[in-house]
Amino acid sequence: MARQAVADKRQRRQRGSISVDEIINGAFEVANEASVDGLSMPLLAKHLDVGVTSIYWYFRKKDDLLNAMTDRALGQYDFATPFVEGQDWQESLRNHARKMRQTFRSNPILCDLILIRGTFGREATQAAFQKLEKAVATLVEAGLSPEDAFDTYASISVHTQGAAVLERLQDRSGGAEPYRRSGTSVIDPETMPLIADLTEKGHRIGIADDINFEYGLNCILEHASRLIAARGEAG
Amino acid sequence: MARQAVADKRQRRQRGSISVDEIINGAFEVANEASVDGLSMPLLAKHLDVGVTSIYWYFRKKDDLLNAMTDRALGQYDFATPFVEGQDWQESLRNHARKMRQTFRSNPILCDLILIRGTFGREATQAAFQKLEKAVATLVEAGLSPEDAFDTYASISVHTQGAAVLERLQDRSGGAEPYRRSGTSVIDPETMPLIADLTEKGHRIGIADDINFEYGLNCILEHASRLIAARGEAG
DNA sequence: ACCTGAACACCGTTCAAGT
DNA sequence: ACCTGAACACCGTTCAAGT
Repeated sequence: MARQAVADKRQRRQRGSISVDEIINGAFEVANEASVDGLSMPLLAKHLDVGVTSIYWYFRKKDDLLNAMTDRALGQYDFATPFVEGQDWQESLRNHARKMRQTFRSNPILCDLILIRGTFGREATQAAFQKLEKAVATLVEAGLSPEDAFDTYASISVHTQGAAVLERLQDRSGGAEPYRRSGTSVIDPETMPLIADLTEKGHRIGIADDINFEYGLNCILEHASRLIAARGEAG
Repeated sequence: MARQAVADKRQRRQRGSISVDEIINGAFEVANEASVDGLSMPLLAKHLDVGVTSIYWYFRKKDDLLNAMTDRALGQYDFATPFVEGQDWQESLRNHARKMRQTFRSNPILCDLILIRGTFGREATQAAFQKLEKAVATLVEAGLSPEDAFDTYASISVHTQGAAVLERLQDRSGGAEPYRRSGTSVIDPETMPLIADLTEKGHRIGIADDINFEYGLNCILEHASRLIAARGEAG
């Protein structure tokens, strides 16, 4: 009697029927459905209709696969966020920062791979340097010293990344579990008159949101424009 | 013949010999050695000299245990970072922000539990509200409107948290693997004259460090002081 | 009421094969 | 050269006990 139980076993794949690109593509597909954390080798293998161990011929460790994904993600990110010069340096920088944030927001996987998993150890992309050079040039032309220009761009960059990361982490855990303390949260108007009023108006504490992002961005840009003004007076 | 193989088996613990506090203490000890990610139930059980499943009597899920740890971490954090009023509101806020950052830096577990794992879903602590109230009061007294005072403090809070998280994520992956591209990192002085010069002087791009933290903090405080000045003129 | 091992379904990774 | 299942050591969690 033939065993039907074996019927659903996958057929053996041909030699060369798996490619690095195919694996990475599949990995992004799985990550899109299950998030980067949910991406596992068995899950990916099932998605690709491949033996789990076959993946290990192309990527010796899962970490190698994630590195390859991160490289591709960085490419996407760089492509999506060029630095566009304009007549108004403030608006150029502002739009640039907004675009960066928006890219991370609309694509959490980029955020997880690039920011949270951390490209920090490795060198910055060539594309990142080009953006930096362009932005610094714009600021220098506007009247900043190269050093101040660099610090300004670095500050915008970190501000944007920080906002993106915090927001992503909020989403991650916020979606999972509301978890409210019973009553403890109530603000006593007697002892805390100021914030009792403000929180009723909808203000939120310690939350990275649009308002907060724009506010910080404004502060940085304003600081830069003051530096320019001060230089103009001195020169 | 008695079996010696069984000799190293743990003795059964007495009833009531395990307590919630003991478990949480042990969990922090393990986390201190192996990081929060490295904290596993079997590892914790071994550390406590307890059967793995015993822990599940006190915490139905690992997540519950992590929540308990986070609560304690929040207590520590709140205790370590009170808002101290002073005659100079700028220095008060600056010191407050520095203290918050320093607390996270010197205690990565706090960072992992509070910021990265995310207390975001739940309500803010009572202590957090008290700090907020005090800070807002200080700023209002300095001449800000309650709304501006709130935005300023929120901005400082998010700036500090963002800096702490990014720095922590840097450390996490940076320590694991240096990973440098061969040559690709070199900046061509021909096409990128500005940053070629600056990076040689030790500037670093996209890195959350002391300089960047202080710079952003300055921008926020400067913005606040301008708001105060503008109000003073108008009033 | 509290503590426990066996057992299950998952995971990353290695090894010794198969073709 | 490429694909594979069996196997190992880990993990979180459940269950049916033991005391």
